[in-house]
Amino acid sequence: MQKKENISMSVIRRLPRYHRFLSELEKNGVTRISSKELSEKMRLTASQIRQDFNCFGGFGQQGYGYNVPQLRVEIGKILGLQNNFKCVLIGAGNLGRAIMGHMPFEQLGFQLIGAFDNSPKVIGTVISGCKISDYQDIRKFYAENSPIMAILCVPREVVEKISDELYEIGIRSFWNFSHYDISLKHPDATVENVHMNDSMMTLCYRLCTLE
Amino acid sequence: MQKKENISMSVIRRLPRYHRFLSELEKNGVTRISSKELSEKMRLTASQIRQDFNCFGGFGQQGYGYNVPQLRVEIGKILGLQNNFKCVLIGAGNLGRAIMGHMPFEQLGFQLIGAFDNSPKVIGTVISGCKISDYQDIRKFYAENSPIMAILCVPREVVEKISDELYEIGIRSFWNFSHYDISLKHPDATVENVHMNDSMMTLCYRLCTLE
DNA sequence: TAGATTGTTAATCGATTAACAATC
DNA sequence: TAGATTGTTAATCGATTAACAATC
Repeated sequence: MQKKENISMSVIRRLPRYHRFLSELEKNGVTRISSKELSEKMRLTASQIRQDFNCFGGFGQQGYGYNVPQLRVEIGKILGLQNNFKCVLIGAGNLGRAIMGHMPFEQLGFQLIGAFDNSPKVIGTVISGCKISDYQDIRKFYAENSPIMAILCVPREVVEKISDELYEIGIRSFWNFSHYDISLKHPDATVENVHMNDSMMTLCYRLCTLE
Repeated sequence: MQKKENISMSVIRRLPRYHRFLSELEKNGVTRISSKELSEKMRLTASQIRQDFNCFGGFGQQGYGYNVPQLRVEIGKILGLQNNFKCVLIGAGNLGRAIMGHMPFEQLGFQLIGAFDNSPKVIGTVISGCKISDYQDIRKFYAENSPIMAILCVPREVVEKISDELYEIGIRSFWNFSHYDISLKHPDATVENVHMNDSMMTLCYRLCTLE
């Protein structure tokens, strides 16, 4: 029943996947699961699952297993999904629009409060209920609304310039989709990269070694 | 100078990032770098960098360091970037179009040979030089062109059905952008997931723990 | 109670770091 | 040659797995 002080990043990185699997189970009406069953579904060891869940206090019951909805909520709490971090999206091209349309911000602890682009063609249009503003007005917007995170959906060529500007304005957290590391120039920023190119290289390696 | 037989996945997962940094250095005209310099840029230890590079044979020179273009090429070879794996893209919505337009397939060891959708509005249109075909014709296309990988840019609601169909046709590798694990039903498939929701949860956790 | 399954400690395994001899 | 930096072995650290007592 004792909670660990510092949960290691190895464990944290597994939590979203647990959350996803538990949501799936809950949707299918499963209310109870043992570490053994879950380990088979997720291809982990039952030992690891018990170790992981025990990092944040025991939620199981000997002889019974874990309560699915309760466990899902607890993992959500650890991840901070009850938060409502204000964020803005920069770049309303295809990628930006895909994210605006399909990302369930509220379920993930965020709230999208603005989207920006520099093309007169898209400024003023509304995408998935969110109006696209002129990127030139970002400074004023920040002053009035203080978003804490920026989702960068801009091309590699401009991401350096834009992240510098946003950093200068005061934003310290980025969700970055470009093939560039913002932390290179801003080591203290909290950056979560979705490096699709890197992901595709890894896939290429795996296909090669399928012999 | 001896090559390791089995390179561990911990090392492999770092290779794309090395490749990216070396490409950047090369673009800036840097031809030579020591493990120490690179370690400072990448925030790794020099020891780890030397260990990693030595997995696939020594490419450095004592007292000098590493040759940047040569090292980049060697890492590319390990990753198999000289390949030309044929792939198809399913779902020409915003996400699919972003990938068609910006992913440098050839540099990453792939070749996009077809894109498919089921909406009459997009079938027949050309996006970034690639014609969108009717998803109903995928079976015929596979028989004629045998792509080995499918990029799935379809919503969560249909990804299960579509991946089942593609698996049944003969495709065994997937680059998956939906919030679902194809390996659940097809354990032998090679699946590389880009779980954006998971990534955003991790970001949320990190923002929470910034105290 | 007996069976099942957790929580937790101990053992193992693998990955990272440190150290230094080899050598350019 | 002297200085620098690799390649490689040994030491450390952390994460995973195994085992089992606690207990529902």
